[in-house]
Amino acid sequence: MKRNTWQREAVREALGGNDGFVSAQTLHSELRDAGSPIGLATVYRALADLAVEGEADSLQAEGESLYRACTPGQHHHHLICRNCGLTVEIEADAVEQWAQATAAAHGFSQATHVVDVFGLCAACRLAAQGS
Amino acid sequence: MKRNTWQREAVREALGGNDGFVSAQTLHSELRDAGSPIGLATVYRALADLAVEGEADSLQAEGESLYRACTPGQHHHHLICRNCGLTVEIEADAVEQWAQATAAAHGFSQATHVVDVFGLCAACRLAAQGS
DNA sequence: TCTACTATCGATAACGAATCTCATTACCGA
DNA sequence: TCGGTAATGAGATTCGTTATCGATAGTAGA
Ligand SMILES: [Mn+2]
Ligand SMILES: [Mn+2]
Ligand SMILES: [Zn+2]
Ligand SMILES: [Zn+2]
Repeated sequence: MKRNTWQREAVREALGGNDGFVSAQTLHSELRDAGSPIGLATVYRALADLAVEGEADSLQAEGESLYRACTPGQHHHHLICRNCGLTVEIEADAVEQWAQATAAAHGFSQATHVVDVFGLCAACRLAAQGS
Repeated sequence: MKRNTWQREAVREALGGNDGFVSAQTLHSELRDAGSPIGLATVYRALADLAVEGEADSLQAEGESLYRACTPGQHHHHLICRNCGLTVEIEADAVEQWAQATAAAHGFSQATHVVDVFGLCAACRLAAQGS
């Protein structure tokens, strides 16, 4: 049976406290700095579980997995600032349909897709100009 | 200055000999098995160079970088069979424009995107059914 | 409430992809 | 041909992630 532990809840809350995507190691550091004695392996396990349960989204960036608490149940993608990590959830039925149609057109079934948009947010663009 | 070595050419050819995406380690094994004494670090460096020069495309899958010799100069995406690796190059101006427009609509500049479609190719679907 | 079972935890070892080091090699312009 | 130096490669190293396994604690049932 699935047990409820303060560790899982701590990870869930810490994840919700971040606006953008964060790594397991970063989250572990934050929790430790806040006084929690949680272990690193537990953070990795909790994040993997949250992702499976659909409570968190994940993406690969520069060789590491990043996680973010996202709108549950709702399939969506992300617009991410590559400088500060600011993340905007985006929906696009047109892209969803395009992906399915393209797969079907080539005889592929059980299609899934990875769609992420990276850029420099307005604040970071201004900051870069100013310097 | 950029020098031409048999190692770079060997990597380029080995990459072209594969239909789908392959990892640096796999490519290195293939080269070694074929009798080449090429070093692993050299394969990594050659693939990175090919990607920068636009002669190869890369994507992240299960924690490792995969490479594939692709149509040069032409920006495109991929439809990949998650079972056999069969890859189809796909173009979609609609998706390109959607990505740019979405980024701009949220004040993001210098937008880039990651778009990959995974599925089961017709051959693999039939093979799975038959068993 | 008290037990017993066992899911979960966590310190640490292990793993693996990728990069770095640096002595050696060999490409190529002069 | 020759010299400068880009490139190579064996091995060490980095670093994110997973596996190990004894200890801990959540929870169903008595
Ligand atoms: Mn989608
Ligand atoms: Mn594109
Ligand atoms: Zn930003
Ligand atoms: Zn296939």
